[in-house]
Amino acid sequence: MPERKVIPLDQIKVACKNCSLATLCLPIGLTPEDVDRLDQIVKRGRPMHRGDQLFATGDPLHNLFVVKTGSVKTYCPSTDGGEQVLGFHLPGELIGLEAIQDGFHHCAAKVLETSAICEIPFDRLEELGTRIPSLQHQLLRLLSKEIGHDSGMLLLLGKKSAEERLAAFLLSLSTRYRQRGLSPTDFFLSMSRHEIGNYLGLAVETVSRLFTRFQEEGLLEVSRKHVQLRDLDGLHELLGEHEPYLRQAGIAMRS
Amino acid sequence: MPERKVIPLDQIKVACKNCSLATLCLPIGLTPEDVDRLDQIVKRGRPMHRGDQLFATGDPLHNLFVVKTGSVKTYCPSTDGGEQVLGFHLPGELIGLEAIQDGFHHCAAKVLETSAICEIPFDRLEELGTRIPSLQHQLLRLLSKEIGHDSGMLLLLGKKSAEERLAAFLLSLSTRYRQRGLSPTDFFLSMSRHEIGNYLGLAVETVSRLFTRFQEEGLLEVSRKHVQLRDLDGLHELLGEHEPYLRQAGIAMRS
DNA sequence: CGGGTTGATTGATATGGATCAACCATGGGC
DNA sequence: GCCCATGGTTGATCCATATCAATCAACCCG
Repeated sequence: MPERKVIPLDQIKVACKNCSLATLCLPIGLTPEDVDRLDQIVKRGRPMHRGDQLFATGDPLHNLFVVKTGSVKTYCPSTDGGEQVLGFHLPGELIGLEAIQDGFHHCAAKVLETSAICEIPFDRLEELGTRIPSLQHQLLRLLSKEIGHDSGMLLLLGKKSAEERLAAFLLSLSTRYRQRGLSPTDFFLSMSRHEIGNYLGLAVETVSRLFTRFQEEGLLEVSRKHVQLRDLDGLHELLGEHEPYLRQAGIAMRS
Repeated sequence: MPERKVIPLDQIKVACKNCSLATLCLPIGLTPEDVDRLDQIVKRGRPMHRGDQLFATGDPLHNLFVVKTGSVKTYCPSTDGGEQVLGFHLPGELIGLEAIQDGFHHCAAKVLETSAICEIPFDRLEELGTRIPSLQHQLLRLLSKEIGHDSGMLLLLGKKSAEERLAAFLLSLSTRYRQRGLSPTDFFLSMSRHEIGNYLGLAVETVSRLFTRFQEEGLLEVSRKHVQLRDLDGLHELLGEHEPYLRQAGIAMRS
């Protein structure tokens, strides 16, 4: 059983050019000089704790955020006090893109566990983009990826059963952990059952029952937040055997 | 009862600078000179008919598409022959943005009725964007808007009842028709009940029953494809009284 | 015009997952 | 180390919506 990660302080302030996330984040495809220029506008590694808010609905867009360590959820609060969880974000993922359309955030973002977050002033990023075409291109790609991901979620919520949704969710986490050099089969969930259910359009109780059922079927072992996937192929088969779109959209393999 | 629109031929080939959609489409915020430059790369007004495909899943990204007249649906085909409808696109809306992430289309697009479609070679658009910052900005905004719209759909599919979904759908059409100078209360649906149900994650029969129920309640009158909304406020109330996110995300008011 | 195909409506029944209700485990605070 | 708060699990019941089945209306084509 892996220890829960303790964030080494000396990794928090690392520059983009030395950051292990460079291949997942904005710097992809940039020359070292361009990464240096990006580095100068990035505000790095503010450490935050469970429940801290990155931004709220209606806030003006100042910064985009990148998870450096830890995890973040985005959600849209509803008038009745409820909310819809829109996504869970792992290291290297860019948050706040929905605000570009009109300069205001349309959802909120909260830190799920102790996390380090980079902030990028959007106006400076955009201005830098006009001078570095490959940065602009990368930004467009990241927005587009988000659209593809959302489309996969629409398919999931529109057409898939509870069991398919949970399987897709777990496989998505698995793939994203693998990409980050972490175990794709053994990890801790930083979000509650309630948040998982909310994200997947299911009741908490359904999520809980599915976890126990998956365990009985030998697909995984679960103990509170600790999950060990025992049969990745079996989980994949639950998704209607190679649903091509979910793969491409990155639900099962957020690429 | 309005006549079904017949497309006047002389409007098909109109340049961006004279196009009635300029305020909804890419040219927003561009100087007249920049619109001229954009004009030079746009391939205009290819007329297409119901069922014609703009692109299929897996096609390489060559062009982005803009609906000039008519309407288009995007959807992702599923292995089992089924599909998930991702969106219905009215004049001025840009299609194909999900393909920017890796240069391949992850969904397919089909024309719903006789339509005129503009095509924009993406590589030339992007290259033009590096020289016209306001064009680049507008492109980012359009991508971001798509993300916001998708988030609204996730809320709709994740949390809302069948009746709320259909009301939101109708109000979204209403608002978008209004923005285009058409009647927000009297229009033809270019998509079938089956496609509406698919889009909203509902069975055809449920959609049909809801239409009749809404009619009985005096919210609208419907006869096949022809819809007349009689009580916009009543429909809005169905959406849990001013759900702020749905409004901002543009489900009920795609802005 | 008439037969056949497709899409829409309506009714009867089935069911997946929500909801309601206990109960249990964990962990944090005093 | 105990107590309470919170989150998770499990069971019983209910309901919204799917599914199955039949009929109906429109439209196309010969």
